[in-house]
Amino acid sequence: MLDLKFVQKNLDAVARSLQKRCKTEPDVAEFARLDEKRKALIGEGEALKAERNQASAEIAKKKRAGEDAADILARMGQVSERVKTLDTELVDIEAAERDWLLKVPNIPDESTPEGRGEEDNPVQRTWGEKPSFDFKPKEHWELGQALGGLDFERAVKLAGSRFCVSFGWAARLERAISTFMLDCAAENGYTEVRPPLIVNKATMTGTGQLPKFEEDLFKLRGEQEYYLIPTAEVPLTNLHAGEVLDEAQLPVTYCALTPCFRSEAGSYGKDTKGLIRQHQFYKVELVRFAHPGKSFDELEKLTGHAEMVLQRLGLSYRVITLCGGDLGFSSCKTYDIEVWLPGQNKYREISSCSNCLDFQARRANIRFKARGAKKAEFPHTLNGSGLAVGRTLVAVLENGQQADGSIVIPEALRPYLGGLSRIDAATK
RNA sequence: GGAGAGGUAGCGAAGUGGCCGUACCGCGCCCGACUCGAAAUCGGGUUACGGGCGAAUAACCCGUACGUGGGUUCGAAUCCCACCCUCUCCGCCA
Repeated sequence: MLDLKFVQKNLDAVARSLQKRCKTEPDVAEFARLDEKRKALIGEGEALKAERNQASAEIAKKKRAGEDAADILARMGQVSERVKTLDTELVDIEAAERDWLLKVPNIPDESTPEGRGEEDNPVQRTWGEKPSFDFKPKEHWELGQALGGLDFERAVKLAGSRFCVSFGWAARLERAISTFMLDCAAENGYTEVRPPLIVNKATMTGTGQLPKFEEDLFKLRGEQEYYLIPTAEVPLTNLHAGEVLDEAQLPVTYCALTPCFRSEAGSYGKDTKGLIRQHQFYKVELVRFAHPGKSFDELEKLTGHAEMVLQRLGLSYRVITLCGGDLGFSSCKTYDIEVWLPGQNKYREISSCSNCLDFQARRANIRFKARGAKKAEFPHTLNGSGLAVGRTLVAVLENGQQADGSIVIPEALRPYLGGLSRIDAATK
C-alpha cells in the first residue's frame, strides 16, 4: 500500500509511474473525490463532537450541582443523531478509499526497465556452461516417467490435472534438494521457520495477495475465511505484522520450506505437461526485513543467495530484471533467475527476488524503531525463492541426463542421498 | 465440544456510566542530578492515528482509539448482544 499522504500530494506522479506497469491506470480522480469527501465528513463530524464533549461536561457539572439539564440534553440528542449519520457515511467512504489504496500496485523503481512483458526483460548476467549432448535431450517428464519416479496419471486420479505423485528415488531426490537448499540458507544466516500453510484474510492482505488476486488462491470452505498459502512469503513476511522491531536486529532474515498452492486460473494450456506449473509445489523461500536505506543492497545479497544454490548444483542460469509490465503487484524491482533446461531448450524461471520497499510493511503494519528514537518507521521487505524445489528437480533431471536415459546427480546432492551418484532403471 | 477466567500503552497491572485515555502504580526506555566513571538513589519525561494547518515525521487546537463489530445513553474501558483470541479444567483426538 502506498502512503496516503504521498498519494494525496503526488497524484499525477503516482499515475505516471504506474503507467510503467502497462496496466489499467488507477482512477486518480476517484481517489481525489473520496479523499475530499472524507475530509469534509471529518470536518463536520469533529466540530459536532467537540460541541458534544463540552456539553457533556456541562451536563455532568449541572447534575452534580443538582440542577436541571433538560434543555442541553434535548439539543444534544439531535447533535448525536447527526453525528451518527456522518459517522456511518464516513465509514463507507474510508472503506472505499482504503480499498482503492489496497488495489494500487507498488511504484516501480527508477532502475526497473520499461517494457510490456517477458520479452522485454533485459538479461543482467549468465552463469555456467549449458551442457552439450550428442543426442536429443529429453524433457524431464519423459525421463522421470521412464525411470518410474514421476507419475502424473495417478495424480489425476487422486486430485486432477497439474498434480504429480513422486515415487522412490524421485521422492528422495526432492527431499534431498529441499534439505540442501535449507542448509544453504542457514549458511547465509537465515533462521528456519515452519509456518502455518493456511492463513487468514488479514495475512493475505498484508503481502498483497488480497483484495485483488483472490482468484489465484485456494480458499477453504467453512465458517472461517482461510486460504492456502501460494508462497511462504505470505506467512514469513506477516510474522512481524503489527509489531515494532528493534533497529539493531535488522536485517531480520527467515527461510522456510513449504508447499505452495496456486489455482493457476487463466493459465489453461500453458505448461500442461510436467512439473513446471502445478497446483501444489514445494519451495524454499527467503525473506528479509531490511533497513530502508539498505534494501537495494539487500536485494543484490538475496539474489546472490538464490544464485549460490544453482552454482553449487552446477546448473547454468541467467539473471534478468523484470520490466515494468512484468513486475509483481507488491514489488518495485525484481530479478528473476532462470535456469537452463536442455529438454525444453529454454531458460525457465526458478527464482524471483523482489524488493517491496515499505509497501507490504505499511499494509501489515510492520515497524522498527531505533533505541530511544521517537518515531517508528516501516522497514523494507524483500523476498526471493531459494529456490523452487519442483523446478530444481526438473533442472537436475534435464541437465544430468545421459544417452542411456540415466541421470547423473550433482555432487552437492549426493551426501543427501546416501552417496547415490546416478539414477538408472535399477534405482528404487 | 462442555465449564470457568481473561484481553487496557514496549511489558506487568489498576480502573465497574461523567472528576479514569491529560489512563493509578510498577518494570522498561529517554533526559538530568549525584559520581573519576558506573551501579544504586533522586528529579523530570515517555501511546498511536486522523482533521485543522503547514516545507516539516516541528509547534498549537480539535477529534478518535481500552480484543473486533454492533446496540443502549446527552455521555461507555465501564451496561447489553454477537464474534475473535489467550489461559485453566473436563471430554475427544494424531
